[in-house]
Amino acid sequence: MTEPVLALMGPTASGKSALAQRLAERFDAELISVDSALVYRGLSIGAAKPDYPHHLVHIREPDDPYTAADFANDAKLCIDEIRGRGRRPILVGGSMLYFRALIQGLDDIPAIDPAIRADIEAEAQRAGWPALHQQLSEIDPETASRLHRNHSQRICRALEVYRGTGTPLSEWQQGNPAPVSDDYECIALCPEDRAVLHAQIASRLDAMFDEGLVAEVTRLFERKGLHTDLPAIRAVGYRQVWSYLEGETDLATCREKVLAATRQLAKRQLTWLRSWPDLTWIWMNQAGQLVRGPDSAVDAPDASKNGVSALADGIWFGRLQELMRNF
RNA sequence: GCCCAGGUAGCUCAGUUGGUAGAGCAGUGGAUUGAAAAUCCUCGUGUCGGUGGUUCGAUUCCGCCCCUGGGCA
Repeated sequence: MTEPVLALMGPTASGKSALAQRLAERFDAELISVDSALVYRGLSIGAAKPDYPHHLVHIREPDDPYTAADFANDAKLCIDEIRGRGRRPILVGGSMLYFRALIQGLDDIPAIDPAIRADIEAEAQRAGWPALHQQLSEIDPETASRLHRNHSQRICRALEVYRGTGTPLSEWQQGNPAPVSDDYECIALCPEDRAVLHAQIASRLDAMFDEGLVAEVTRLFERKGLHTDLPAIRAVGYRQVWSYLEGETDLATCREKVLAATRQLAKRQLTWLRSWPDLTWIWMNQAGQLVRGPDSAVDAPDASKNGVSALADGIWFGRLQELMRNF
């Protein structure tokens, strides 16, 4: 029987990376990034690339889209390889669909010819998404009833699966998702107070601009073949700075847009986490103390350090070791 | 000091020919099966700058005061 894989989750800027590094050092583990932006080469500053080595970072060119299914496959291979070396895998990141694809599995739907999606998008351009939603309700009423008439991407996906395979999406989804071969111990890290998270997001964004975020995006902007329909260029920070480089906003406005987009990302990540099954929360309260779950306080952190360092260095370890008794 | 234009939601502004007001953005909650840092849905009471007056009733009209721009001195 193998020990569970530790999955460290949390919204952006919650301090996951600092904790992950300490865990890796302390438990002789290797880290696997669960991050839909860090997979792309050229996305470093704006994607908060950690200094410590992670698997599945910078594995694709930005014009070569990566998917949740790619991630699930790659992550499984990584986990096996790491174990083959006699070490422990730890997953760290905030791309919650990637976690879901790996942990809960995906139905075994074949790859769809990208030309089909292009056709559907052209149709939507002419007729509007509500018309395509109507079309979907004729071939797959079950999926259509779950989707709002404006939900472009998911209407598109449902239609392309039907056109590409001849079978409605809802029927594919009645199959058994790919069997899950590992146990996972899921832990979420987050400041208890939203305002604290927002402050962490803001100060990290300042650091990103200081470190040269605009120059980094400029390098992508000047490359041939990249455009705003690519997932890499749609990532938070990259999309807004790209728009600035096109002359659509001034730098101050751009910065505010990145800030807002980052907060919105964190909010969506928290929505996933609130309903995540079997999740252990580790919160930092306003006094900088660590709290497991809603109430139970853990030991006070080292007062000479800020929350993240304290979390990585002392107390948090005691708690995590307990959580990871199986390690 | 004088003249003009403004002061309405956290921000930018609309509006009420007098019956106490609504958009965008921000924020919030939610959804989430190969784009997911994506995409989509929900939620809008705020001394309508202050104060006196006219009025059944003033955020709206009138007076005075304060503040912010701009102009003239």
